Amino acid sequence: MSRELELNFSREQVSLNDLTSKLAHNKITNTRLTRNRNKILNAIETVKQLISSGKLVAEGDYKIVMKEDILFLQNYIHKAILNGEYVYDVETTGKDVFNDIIVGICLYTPGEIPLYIPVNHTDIDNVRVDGQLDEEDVKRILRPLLENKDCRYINHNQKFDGEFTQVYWGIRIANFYFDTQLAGKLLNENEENHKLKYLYAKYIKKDPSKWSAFGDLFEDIPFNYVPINIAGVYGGNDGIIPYKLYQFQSSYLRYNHPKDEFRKLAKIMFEIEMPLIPILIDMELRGVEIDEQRAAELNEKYSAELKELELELDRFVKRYEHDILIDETLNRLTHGEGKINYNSPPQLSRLLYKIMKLPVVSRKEPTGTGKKIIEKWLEHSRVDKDTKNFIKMFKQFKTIRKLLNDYINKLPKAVEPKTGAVHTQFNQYGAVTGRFSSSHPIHKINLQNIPSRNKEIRTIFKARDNYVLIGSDFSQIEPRTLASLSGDEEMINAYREGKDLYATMGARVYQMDYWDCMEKHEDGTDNPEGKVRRDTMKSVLLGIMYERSAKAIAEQFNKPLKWAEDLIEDFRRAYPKIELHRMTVINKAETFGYVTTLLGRKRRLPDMKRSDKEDWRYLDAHRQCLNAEIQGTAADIMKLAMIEVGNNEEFKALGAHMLLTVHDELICEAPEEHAKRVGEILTDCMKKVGEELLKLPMKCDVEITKVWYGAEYEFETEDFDDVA
DNA sequence: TGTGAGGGCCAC
DNA sequence: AAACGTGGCCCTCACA
Repeated sequence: MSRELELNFSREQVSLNDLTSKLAHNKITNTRLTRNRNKILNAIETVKQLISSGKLVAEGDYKIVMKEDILFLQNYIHKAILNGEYVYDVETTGKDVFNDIIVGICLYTPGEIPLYIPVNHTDIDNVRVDGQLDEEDVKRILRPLLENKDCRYINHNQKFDGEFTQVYWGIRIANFYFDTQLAGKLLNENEENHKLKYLYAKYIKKDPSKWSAFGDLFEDIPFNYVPINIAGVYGGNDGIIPYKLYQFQSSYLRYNHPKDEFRKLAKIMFEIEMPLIPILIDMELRGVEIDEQRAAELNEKYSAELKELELELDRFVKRYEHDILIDETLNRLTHGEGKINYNSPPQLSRLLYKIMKLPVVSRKEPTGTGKKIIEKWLEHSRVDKDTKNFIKMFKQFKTIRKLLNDYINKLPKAVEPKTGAVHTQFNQYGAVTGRFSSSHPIHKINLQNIPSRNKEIRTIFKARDNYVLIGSDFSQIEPRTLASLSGDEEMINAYREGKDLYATMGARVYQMDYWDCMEKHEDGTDNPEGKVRRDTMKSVLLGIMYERSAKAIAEQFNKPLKWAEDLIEDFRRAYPKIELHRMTVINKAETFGYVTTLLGRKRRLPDMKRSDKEDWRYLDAHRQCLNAEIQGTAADIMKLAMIEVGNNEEFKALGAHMLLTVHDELICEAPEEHAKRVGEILTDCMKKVGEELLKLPMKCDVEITKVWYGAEYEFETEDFDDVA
C-alpha cells in the first residue's frame, strides 16, 4: 500500500566520513565560518567545564556503545524485548526531519544500564569520528524492538523520534505507549513549560530552580559536534529521565486510580492522545502539495495591486511631506526621507494621529491603527471624504500585504524538495483546552490559519496527481456541544428535527415565526430582515460561549447597549438550561479550581477560587470556564474521530490519507476513483463519534475537490466511460 | 547580529 | 487596566 513515503535522500552522494554536505542545510553547521566554528567550540568548552566542575552530572551509570560493543547491544535489545518496555530517544543535528540527521540514540530498559549509541558524531570539520557503530547495524539491531507491538515505548515528545525513525530508517514504531510530554499537559496544562528537564527537576528532583542548568545546553549546537564522551553523559540522562518521569506520571494516569478524575484522564491519555501519535506522524510526513503556478499567478495579481495601492497612498501622503520631515519621530524613523513605511505601526500612528490629526476613537488604543479603529474612522463625521478614501486604500493595502507575505509568497518557499509538499506540525496539546495547534520550527507554517474569507488563497493547495481532496467538517459542533452538555430540550430538539438552530432561537427570543428568522422565506426568496435576526442569534450564542459582553455585541450590530442587554436577557429566559449550565460550570470551577470536558479532560483555572470577583484574574478565568468546556469537548470529539478514521481498514485500503485538521474540519486525500466512498467513510466516522458522545444528531458537510475550496469535483459518468 | 515586545491579523 | 475564547506568525523597532 502507499502508506510508506517515497523520499529521495540521495545519501550515497555523501561520503560517510565527511558529513559536510548533509549538514550544509543549516547555516550554523557551516563550520567554515569562524563565527559558527567559535560558537560551537565555545559551547563545547562550556559543557566540558560544567562536567569537570561537577555541575553537570549523569543521573547514574551509563554506557557508550561503540563498534566493539555490537554483541552487547544485541543482547541488550533482547533484554529490552523481554522486559517489554523501553525508552528510546534520537539525538539529531536539528529539528528538520527531512534535512537533519540522526547523530545518536539513547536507549534504556528498566534494570539495565542506560545506553548512548553514537552513530554520526563528527569533529568540527564534519569528519565522522572513528569507532562508532555503523548506522545500518544500529538500525538492524534496533528494528525488532521498535517494531514489536508488545514492547511499550516511553519517551518525551515521541512524535519527533517517531518521525526521524520513520524517515531515516523506514521503521514505524509499533507501540507508542506513554509520552511524558502529553502526560505532563494532561496532568497540568498550566505548567511553566513542558520540557523534559523542567518536569524532571520539578517533580522528581523537587527543585525546579535547577532545571535550566541542565536544560538547553545544546539547543543551537548540532549534536554531531558534541564529543562522544560528553554526549554520553547527556544521552545516559535522556534514557533514565523520561522513565522516572513516566513512573511518576503513571501513578496518576492509571485506570485503577482511586479517584474518578484520574481514571478519566488515563482514558484520555491511552485512548485518545497516545493512539493519535502515529496518525499525526503520517499526516505531518505526508504534507500537502501546492500549485506553485497558481501561487505565482496570485503573486502577480496581488503584487500589482499592492504596488498600485502604495503609489496611491504615497500620492495622498505627499501633501503632508513637510510636516513629516519636521516631525522628529517620523524624520528619524524614515531616515530623513519622509517615505512612510505602511507596514510600520509606529510610523503610521504618528502620521495618522499627529500629522493628519485623525481623532482618537478608542480609549483603549489611543495610537492604534488596526481594523476596528479604521472602521470607526470610516464612519466618523469629523473625517473628510479624501481622508476616508485614503484610509480605505490603507486598509486594502494591509489586507493584500498580509495575503502576499504570509501566504502567497511564503507557501512556495516552504515546499520540501524531498517530498514536494508543504509540511506542518500538529501540536497535539497545542491549546490549553486540548485543541491542536499548527506550526513549523523551520518554515513557520501554520496550516490552521489559511485564509478562507478570501476564496483564492486556499486554492493554492491541491491534491496530488490522480488524487482528490476530501474535506469534511462538523457542522456547528460547538453549539451542538453546548446543547448536549446543558440538556436544553429546545436546542436539542432543533437539532433532532434538523431545524436551523439560530432561526429556532430567533423565533423564541423575538417571539416570532420560525420563517421570520431565516435567511430565506419558505418559498425560497430572500429575507433580509430574517437574516439580521438569525445573524443576531448566532452572535448572541457565540457570545455566550465566549462570555462576550453586551457592549461588544451591541457594537457589532451598531445598536445601543440596552438592546444587547435585553437580547441576552431574553435569550437566558428562553433557554434557562443553558444559563443554568453556565452557572453550574462556574460554580464547579469556583469550588474545585477547574472545569472538565465531557470526557474529563481538565482545564485548571485556579484563579476561579479567588474571593475577589472583581479581580481581573478572576474575570479572566471566568470567561474561560464555559468556553474551555465546550471547545475542549469539541476537540476531544475531533481527536476521537481522527483515530476512528485513521484506524478504518477500508479507508486505508482505498489509499486515503488524512492531511489536515482545522479544529472542526478534517481534510483528506484519496485516489479519484475512491473519492465518493472515502467521503462516506469520513463523515460516517465523524458522525458516529460525535453522536456517541453528544447523544444528538451530528451533521457533516463534505466537499470533494481538486484544490482546496475549489469547484466541486466532477465525477466522470459511466456514459462518459463508455464513450471513452 | 540576535532577540523580545508591541501592534496587528489570519483561522476556528 | 480590561471588558471575546483558543492559537501562530509577520513586521518594525529598541535594546543588548
